[in-house]
Amino acid sequence: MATTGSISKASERAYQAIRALILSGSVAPGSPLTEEALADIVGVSRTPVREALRRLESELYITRSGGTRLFVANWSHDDIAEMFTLRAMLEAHAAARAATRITAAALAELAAINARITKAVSHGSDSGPDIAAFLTENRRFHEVIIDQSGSPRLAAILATLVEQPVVRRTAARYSAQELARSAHEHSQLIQAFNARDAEWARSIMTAHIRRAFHAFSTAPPAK
Amino acid sequence: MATTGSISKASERAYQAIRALILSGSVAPGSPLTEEALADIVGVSRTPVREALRRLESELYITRSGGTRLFVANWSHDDIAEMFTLRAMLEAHAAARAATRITAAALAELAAINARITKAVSHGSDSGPDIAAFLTENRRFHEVIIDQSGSPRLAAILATLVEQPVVRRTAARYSAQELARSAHEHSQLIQAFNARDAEWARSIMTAHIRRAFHAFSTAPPAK
DNA sequence: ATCATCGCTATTGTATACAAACACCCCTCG
DNA sequence: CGAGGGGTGTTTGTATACAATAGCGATGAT
Repeated sequence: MATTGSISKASERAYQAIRALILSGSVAPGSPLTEEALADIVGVSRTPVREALRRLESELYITRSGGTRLFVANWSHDDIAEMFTLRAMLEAHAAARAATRITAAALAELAAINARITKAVSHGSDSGPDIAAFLTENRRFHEVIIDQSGSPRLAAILATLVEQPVVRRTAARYSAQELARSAHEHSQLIQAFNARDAEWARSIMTAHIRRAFHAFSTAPPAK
Repeated sequence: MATTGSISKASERAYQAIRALILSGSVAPGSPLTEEALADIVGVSRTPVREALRRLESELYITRSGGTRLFVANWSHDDIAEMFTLRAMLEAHAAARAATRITAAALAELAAINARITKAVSHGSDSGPDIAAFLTENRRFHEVIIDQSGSPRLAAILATLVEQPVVRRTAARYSAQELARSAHEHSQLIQAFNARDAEWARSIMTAHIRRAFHAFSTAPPAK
């Protein structure tokens, strides 16, 4: 899982660290950020911090006031709703593209992943669904589809739209039935891919993500 | 008082300059880029060049090979087709959102802009349509709509998708009739906004951009 | 008392120096 | 003759020093 290519690099560490600070709520929305303070926290110099900040700014995690001062962005419920809407639109498009391009190997991988998801969410003898496993495999499932869509641009846009903390909060709110339904929707996607039916795949993916949005909306605030 | 904008900033100049080099074809797709050479060309140090390159990389103008070396990305016709498809989807969404949010002032501005567009493309006594004016006003027209959609995230994504060189090439290929049809489509959009009809606006915008794509596709290669 | 103006300070923007990593090439050895 | 290994030079990554600038407060005038 080479999700983070260069984790040893200071600029990448800075990006991850600052992003984590914001998403965890450790720094309140609206509070000012200074490059030097962040550099101290992360333990690197201002140079990699600046690169991380530019990236976070382009992803709307932080905003500039007056052209210079940096502040933690304040994501409203409407902002998150818009992210879900865009994600639904774009990831459904990715699914439609993937339907006509997917390789046999990728199809097999999707099936294998979803088998693991099904296993993770079916309460066996133990204490209940394995949310951690669900999140890992679910993420991989969606990654494979985006990859198979063959559009690096789409992948780049979606990367800024799919926030794992949001996904986690959504999954944590899912009931066992809802988790199972997620797995079922995945299997329907696989059927659509098998049939090479782009519009079928698009519809399933749209529904899949919009349902996630509504589960998220009923979840309590993060903090 | 009057902010000079970020144009005077070295990092912004570097971004514009390098982007222009790539879009104009001055540096061939696939050719390697070194930070120092670019710094010399732009006339700034490597630091702002690096910031510009990070941004250009996130916008897929350049790619990294082996994690470090930089190359000019090679946009195929398929890549551009995909950009048009995504742009159509997202800008149509922007139009739909704008339909229910647009202010009276913005509506009036759209009407004024489109009046100027109509004037620019109607061949009066002079030598023909004023393409430069068309491009300026057309750009502004679309900017107002994206702005009125009230989604900074959508605006940020679209900014990376709407390439003025591509638009210019498209417009240069338009016949006088097609330019007039563009203005007519704009006026239909204004009608949809007046009616606060989101789906009408979405449809018009989709058609507007897809037609532009097909005009672009029949245009000769850039160089 | 309120407002404008001036100057200081905190913070960002840029350049440069240095360190590390990678690629390439040559040389040696099997 | 081919393959592997190290050396070398180029390129990127990071830190630090310095310059510029925006914000903020003090100070004084009206």
